[in-house]
Amino acid sequence: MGEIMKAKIDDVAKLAGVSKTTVSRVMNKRGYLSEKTIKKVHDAMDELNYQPNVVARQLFKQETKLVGLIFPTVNNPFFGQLVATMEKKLFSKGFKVLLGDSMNDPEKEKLYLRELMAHQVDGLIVGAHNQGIKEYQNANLPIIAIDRIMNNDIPVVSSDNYQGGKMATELLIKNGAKVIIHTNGPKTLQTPAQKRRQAYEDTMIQYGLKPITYTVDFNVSYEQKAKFLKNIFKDHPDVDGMFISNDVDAAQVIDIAGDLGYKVPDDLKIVGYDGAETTRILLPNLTTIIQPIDRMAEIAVNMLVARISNNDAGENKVLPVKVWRGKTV
Amino acid sequence: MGEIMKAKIDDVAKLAGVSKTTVSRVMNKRGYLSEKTIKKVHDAMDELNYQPNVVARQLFKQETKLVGLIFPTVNNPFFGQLVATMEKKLFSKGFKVLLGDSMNDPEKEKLYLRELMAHQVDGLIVGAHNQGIKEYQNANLPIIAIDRIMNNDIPVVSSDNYQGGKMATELLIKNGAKVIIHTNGPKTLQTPAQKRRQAYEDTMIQYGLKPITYTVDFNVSYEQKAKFLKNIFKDHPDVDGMFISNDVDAAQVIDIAGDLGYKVPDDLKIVGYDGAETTRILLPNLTTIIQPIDRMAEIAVNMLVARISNNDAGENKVLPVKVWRGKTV
DNA sequence: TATTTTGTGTTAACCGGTTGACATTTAATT
DNA sequence: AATTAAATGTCAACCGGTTAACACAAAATA
Repeated sequence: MGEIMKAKIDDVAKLAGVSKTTVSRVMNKRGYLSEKTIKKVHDAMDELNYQPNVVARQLFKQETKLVGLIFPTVNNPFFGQLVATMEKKLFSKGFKVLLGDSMNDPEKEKLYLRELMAHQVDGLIVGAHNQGIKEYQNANLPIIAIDRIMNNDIPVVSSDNYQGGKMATELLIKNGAKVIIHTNGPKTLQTPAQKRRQAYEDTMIQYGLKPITYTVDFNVSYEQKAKFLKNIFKDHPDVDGMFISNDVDAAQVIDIAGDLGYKVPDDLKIVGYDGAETTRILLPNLTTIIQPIDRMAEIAVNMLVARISNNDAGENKVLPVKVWRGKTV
Repeated sequence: MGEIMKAKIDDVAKLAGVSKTTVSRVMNKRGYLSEKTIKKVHDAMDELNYQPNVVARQLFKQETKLVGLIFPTVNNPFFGQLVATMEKKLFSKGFKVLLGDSMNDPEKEKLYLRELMAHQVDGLIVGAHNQGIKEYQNANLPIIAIDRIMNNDIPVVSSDNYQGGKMATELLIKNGAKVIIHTNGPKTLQTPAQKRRQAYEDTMIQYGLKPITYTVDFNVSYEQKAKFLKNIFKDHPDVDGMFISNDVDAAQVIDIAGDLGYKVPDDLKIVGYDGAETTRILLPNLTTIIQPIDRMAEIAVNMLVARISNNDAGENKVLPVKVWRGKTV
């Protein structure tokens, strides 16, 4: 019933009949070691079920092999896939993940940043949506941003949002839509996703159509969002095309449009954005712009790891997107 | 250009004109302290942008305020929501999350368990699907399982899978389905989800119908799964009801059934399982059994935190489910 | 005035590994 | 036989906080 004390390096040394230093040498593969000694030590470690206390090592080595991920929430197909892929890749490179879901709350994000730094993470990958957190500036820590502009020191990985916005808009126009509405996140968040808005507006004007953009808050309840989206139809009953800036919203729009009697795609054509795996399985009919989520994740991890090991800055990366031809256009 | 050294407790002490001990006392609110001293110390901390090195504290205190979450993957609406909710709750209780996506690979799960223990996590919440990892036994660590039977020492939080299975099956039967097929995960994984299969088979027999259960591997590609699911229709072209053990698979089945010419729900009625938020937004028409994911997450966290602070064992918890009346039945 | 409470300092041990310096023995090479 | 390389040990400092023990002064209370 008594607490089983975890074995320490001294216990291993004693059982193996060697010194603490030798055990450490075996673990870290340093200096001269005979096969015999290595075996003795490993046997002792097995027998004691020894796990070195990583915390002690972290303190001395001044590195934790931890990476913090700060994202709005993994409860979203896009971020879920992004985080899952990064986690997998980081694990294969020997890093563990400290997860921080900021829920788009700037205070929480700031707190996370501080606390993850206090936990001595070796690096950070950030994809939260908030702006103007000055702590990132003096964070003196390798950071990579995904789909988010932070400051000049921090490399950004994103997909080609302008191209994506253009493709979506042209798809609608070429299929005969005339009254095309676009939804996007708050303009104040100067994320690369805002380029979709720019592309939409440019393309509309280029084709002699009038751009109509609505700003949707990311962080509202399902019901509030439904109310907001319904109002779009009230304002523009003649709408025949919509470019919605993320697939989850697009799904909600399809649902609302159906309730209001629109036939998709006959009366109304809809294009979403993101194209996460799960979305494509759950809603294969949704025409959308696919971001290369896995590639973005891999590149962000590679850049971060490079930044951690050497000091090599790394450039911003913009990846191509493609169209998923569903049945909503 | 020179490396800015992070401030340490000694630097704060020097700047505030107090001793290291006093700074520590301020941080930990121990012993007698005057307002004046507290202010001096805080000012110094602010000026130096001081963040205590959590690793040093962890080593001494023998607690890390870290909790490990081992789940198949956050890239799935059910686990994504579960992890997001737990993370939020844990954060509010002062814990950070170390994320481990095991991808249903027993080796990876074992590795994670070992490494998270080496990282000195204060506790673990496990919802991976693999069985027979003996390391959990001698893990001498507070652990809570979600929807997964591990061993008698480890409390399990789950929803009422038997009730859910019964509700789903009866829903199909009462709406006139006769040839009802059920899919479930491998029988060898002795998870509580297996009770859905039991409930399905019991209910079918009770109504004088023949149960037909297919075992679907969780961990195969989209294409492999499609092939497998198509074969079900080949084996039973007269199928008019399906109880699919998770919503993502159900979505795929709907898609395939549509391609094969079945009209849902007229020719074929389908009930899914899980009812995660995202699924319900993306696919509101899917009739499904809703697990109280957020409650499960909260209860698991509460139980874990209780286990960490005192030694209070905690009972298994089974939560009620409910039906989401979509349009696929 | 005597006593207790409050506020702060100094010192050193401790958490559990890692590492450099140096010594010693054994094995391999010249 | 002499020299060099390989294998291991001992010792102590170090990472950056936390804390117990003890000392002492100032403020509050009896």
